[in-house]
Amino acid sequence: MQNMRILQLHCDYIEFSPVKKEIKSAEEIDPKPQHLDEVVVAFVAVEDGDNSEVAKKAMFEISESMKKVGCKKLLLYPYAHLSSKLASPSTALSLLREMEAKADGLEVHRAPFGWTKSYKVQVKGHPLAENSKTITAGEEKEATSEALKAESKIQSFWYIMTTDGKMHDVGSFNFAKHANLEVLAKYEAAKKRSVDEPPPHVKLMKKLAIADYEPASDAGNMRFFPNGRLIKSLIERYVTEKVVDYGGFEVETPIMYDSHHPSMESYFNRFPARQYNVNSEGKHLFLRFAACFGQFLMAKDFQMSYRNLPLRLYELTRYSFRREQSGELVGLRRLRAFTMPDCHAMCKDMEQAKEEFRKRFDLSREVITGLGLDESDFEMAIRFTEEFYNGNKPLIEELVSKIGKPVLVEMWKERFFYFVLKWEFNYIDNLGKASALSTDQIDVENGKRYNIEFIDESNRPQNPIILHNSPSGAVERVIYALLEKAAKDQKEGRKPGLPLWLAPTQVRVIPVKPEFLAHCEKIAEKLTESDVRADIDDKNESVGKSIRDAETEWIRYIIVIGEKEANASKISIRDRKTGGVRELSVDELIGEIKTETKGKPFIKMNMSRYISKRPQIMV
RNA sequence: GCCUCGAUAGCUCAGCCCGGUAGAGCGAACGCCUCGUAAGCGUUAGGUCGCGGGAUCAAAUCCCGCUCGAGGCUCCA
Repeated sequence: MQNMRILQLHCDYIEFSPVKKEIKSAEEIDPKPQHLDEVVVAFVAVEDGDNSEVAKKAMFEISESMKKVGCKKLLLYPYAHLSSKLASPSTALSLLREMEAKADGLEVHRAPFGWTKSYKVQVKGHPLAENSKTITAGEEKEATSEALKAESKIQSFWYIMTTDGKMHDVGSFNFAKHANLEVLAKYEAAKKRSVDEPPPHVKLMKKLAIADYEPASDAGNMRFFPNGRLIKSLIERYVTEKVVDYGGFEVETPIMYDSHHPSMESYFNRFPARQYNVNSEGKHLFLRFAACFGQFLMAKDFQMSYRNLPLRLYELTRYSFRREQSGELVGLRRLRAFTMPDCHAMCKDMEQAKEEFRKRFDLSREVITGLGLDESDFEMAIRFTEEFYNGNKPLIEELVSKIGKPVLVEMWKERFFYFVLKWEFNYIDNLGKASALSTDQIDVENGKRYNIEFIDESNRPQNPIILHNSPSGAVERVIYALLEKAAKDQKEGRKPGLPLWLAPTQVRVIPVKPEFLAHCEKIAEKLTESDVRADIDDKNESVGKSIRDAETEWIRYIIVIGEKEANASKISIRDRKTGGVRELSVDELIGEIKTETKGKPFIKMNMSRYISKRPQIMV
């Protein structure tokens, strides 16, 4: 293993003067003192075995971090003391010279090699001023560095597209009526992402006994309590029903794959990912981060004609895994194990792909609003290559016009990723963080990579164009968005809540005294028979306390049963939405609930009907 | 990977600066009250103060190391 070591300091100034030659092969220079202001100093130790690849990568990393601190002046300072297994002086000097030559766009200085030098620095006091790097070559990192090099070539141009199809410069666009879009634009284009408090949904997910961290697992692998499991099941079922209505065929594929399978190898070389690795019986397996792998490998083995296309394969992956960096994992926003509905459509040509793309755009909008998020809750971003845009303006303009508000545009000069067009809906949370929910892509590369073939009209084998759509985004992230939305309501003085069809308890029945429990039981049973989730507070606390408990659990309907109700057909129903009490019959209440949850799946209550029987999960 | 913060009862936290008997609220168990739309009352149980070391007569408290967690940065095909 070879590791070039670099200590990088952003300095107000540095002064150094060569004192005497330390080694015979020291550079011949004029040993006069030098002074540089506003400079990044990189102390570099070249280790035995470092090569040009390492030098190139080191220079790339240095210039990336210099961009961040906004400094263009660099001093490369040979500094042996960072390593105990130094390269030979001749190698070290030649690599340093290579680094000097590779520093495009930077003003580079280099302290002389092989001299004892005295120096004086004043280091700046900001968080990114000091930083150390170890640059590693070696096989596994090779792929990463290839991809990184390629990625550094991508040039993005950011615009705002208005509903009339006009492109506006991000910098001069008037965001006055589009505050969230401005947040997204800053987030994406300017990479401004600093906040200083935890997002509010973290407390809510615990308080409502939905989910919590599991310390015994890896970070980002959550436990879901009965309430959370119920909510997830409902969302999963809803999304699946919608995709099946659209024409998707549900399949199931393995969660782990051989990294050395040729298709995987080629994919990883281009798109290095952070994945979990599992070694078993000499096989190097990785856990899937999307359903692509399984579905592509499956489609490859289908015998297909153009008459079978578009072919829509759908899987609800529980789970997909991505080994996100630990610091990035927060609550339900980003996880390492997540549930992802993933629907691919194999299309015979670009015309068919575009037609299909439109359908899925409508499907995604329907799903996301059906889940309880309004179009005002998210902002759309659309990304494409310049070439695709020039050839397909009407399609892009149609999507933007459908969404009815301005959209963030990222345009690439040339295609780097496997797709030519991609859009996503981004939820903007209370701290101004953007997270992608629904997304769709037009993939022009993986059909070939995975040898997926169909026979066209002229009896020739072709690779399909593949669309990658998640109509809702990760299910956990949908819950995150719903909770953040509720937190926002709370912050702005409205009562927070979940959509009625997702509420773990839809109706709570409270007896005034224990002697009315039997009557409560009758009502709860009737509600249950009509597919309404109802439970009974049999704890024999004061009515006030029981109502308070129900309110803090965000239960929409509260029925109090006393003397009056026991002898009448109408019952007192407290509706959390209004805070008022109404007199309704049980049938009328059922009717109201059915109307509000129309078109949504139903699952029976996932806890004991009697709350005295329930373990206390979260206080 | 980097930075910061944290770890005390089932949960949320106080105590730590300035060393000297382990605290509160919520929750739980038990009992009383039998109650009409956001907290009725009482009693009891419950703690290797994350782990290891150091200095001290004495450590939850001071010092060092470690582990785990959280938040942020970076990154996020």
